[in-house]
Amino acid sequence: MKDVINDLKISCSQCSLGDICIPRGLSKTEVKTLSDVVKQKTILYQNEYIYRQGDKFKGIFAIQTGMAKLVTIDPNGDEHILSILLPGELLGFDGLGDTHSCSAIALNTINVCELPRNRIEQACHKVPNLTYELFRHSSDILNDTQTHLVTAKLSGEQKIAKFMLDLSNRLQARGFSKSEFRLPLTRNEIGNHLGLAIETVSRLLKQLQQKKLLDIQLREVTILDYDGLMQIAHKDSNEEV
Amino acid sequence: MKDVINDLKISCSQCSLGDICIPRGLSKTEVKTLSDVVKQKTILYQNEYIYRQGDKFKGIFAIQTGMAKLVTIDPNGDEHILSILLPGELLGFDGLGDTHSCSAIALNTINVCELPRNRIEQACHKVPNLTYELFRHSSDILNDTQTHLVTAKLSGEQKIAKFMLDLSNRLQARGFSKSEFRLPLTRNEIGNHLGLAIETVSRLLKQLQQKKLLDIQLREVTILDYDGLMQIAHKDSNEEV
DNA sequence: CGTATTATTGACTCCATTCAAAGATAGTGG
DNA sequence: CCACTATCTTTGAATGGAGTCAATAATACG
Repeated sequence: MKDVINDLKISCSQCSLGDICIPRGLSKTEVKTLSDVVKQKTILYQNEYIYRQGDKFKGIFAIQTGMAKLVTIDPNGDEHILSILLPGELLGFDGLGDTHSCSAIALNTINVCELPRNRIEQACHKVPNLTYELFRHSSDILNDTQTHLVTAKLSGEQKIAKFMLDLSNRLQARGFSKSEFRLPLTRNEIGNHLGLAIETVSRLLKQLQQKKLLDIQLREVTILDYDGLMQIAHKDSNEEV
Repeated sequence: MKDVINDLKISCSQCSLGDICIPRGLSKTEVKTLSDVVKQKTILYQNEYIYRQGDKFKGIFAIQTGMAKLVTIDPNGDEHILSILLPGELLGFDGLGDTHSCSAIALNTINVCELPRNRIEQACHKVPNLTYELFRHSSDILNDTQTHLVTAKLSGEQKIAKFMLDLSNRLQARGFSKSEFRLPLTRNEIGNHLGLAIETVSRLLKQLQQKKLLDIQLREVTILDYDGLMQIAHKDSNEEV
């Protein structure tokens, strides 16, 4: 039975996330070489850790199915959700310094692929372009984090609108519906991620719903008006309507 | 004359920032090899650009003397100061994806060293550890950005206190006084960086001054009470005094 | 010396938080 | 299958921190 499961595992070559995930930018031959080094598909259930803050660098991971969150605990002991990870997205770069500066936690049942620490050098040697691609991914993550930093200055309504549009876009890029999806987070987690109180999140969602920009029943989101949401997300506070 | 100036340029081997800058983690031999590849000391004056948002990736730079800021312009056309760079700090990783996602601008007269794009591969080949060290630097920068994200949720007073302590610590690590330094930013820039209105910055600085935690005359800062500042920076808003 | 930039201060407003309570949902065991 | 509980969400009212507007003051610069 175990063999059957192993056989069912999808190698990088067969994976549909090729143009997003680690294989991005690599030739077919290179991806095949990569497949032998990448540890395929570890299954993890909700609230299980991919790695923990303080762990020695474990390696670079990729979400294959499901979603995860990156969480850091500050010196006060407060948790902060730094990012949400969708299929094809890489994580682990926070640990390259030596130890992981945040924890990666499954938001639902997920499959993760792993490029373990002790095989990275070997992999980069066998696939020279991989080094460059890893730098690119690392740079992309840095840029996303900087974008989040800019978002942190916006009004609550803008934060929520941007968050929803961002999720929608990223889901679409992965072949999911861009207009209907299930939020992987509680109101509390959304608030934590965006720097808002849970009550504010609830009120703002209601407000967007009343404006007919989106519909949300518990965690089921339907985007109704992209232009409307983008207008809110990008409206300059100094600019009159 | 030009030769004299060239001779005065400090190679990585001689530079005092060795344990902070690119040479960090490399052996003496490796640093020597590196010196031949790194372009030494370009001088730039206040408000001059090291690279611009939108530029094709130019390379990895290091501040040798002076300070710089990383600035991005959002879709609304608003500027955001993402970080302040001190001597020995690296920049340019935001461009590894392909084009630079932000601009790097001199805050005063600076000297920058450059590892140009087209020499990085060669350098990493000659000095294999360099690849790993660049990943580490990239990871450090990511972690700093994530820390800034956490800071963005704090109160104004906490932001200012953290900002001052952070500057103080980083200056000390580079051999400068940790208690007295000249702010490289206007109140406006501080506010922009921390997500506060200029008036709020002014008021909060006055407040910290009245509490005798620091003294500030225009741009000249004297830290008076580290413990006091740390207490403010780390005080949990849910925790009673 | 005069102008432009930068910084301070006060008064007022408003967005988001906090506190408090009730309502809805999902999961558990009898 | 229903009752029970824990968790999550919504809603209201009151408060407060930071923003905005407006004016003055201080500093730097040519």
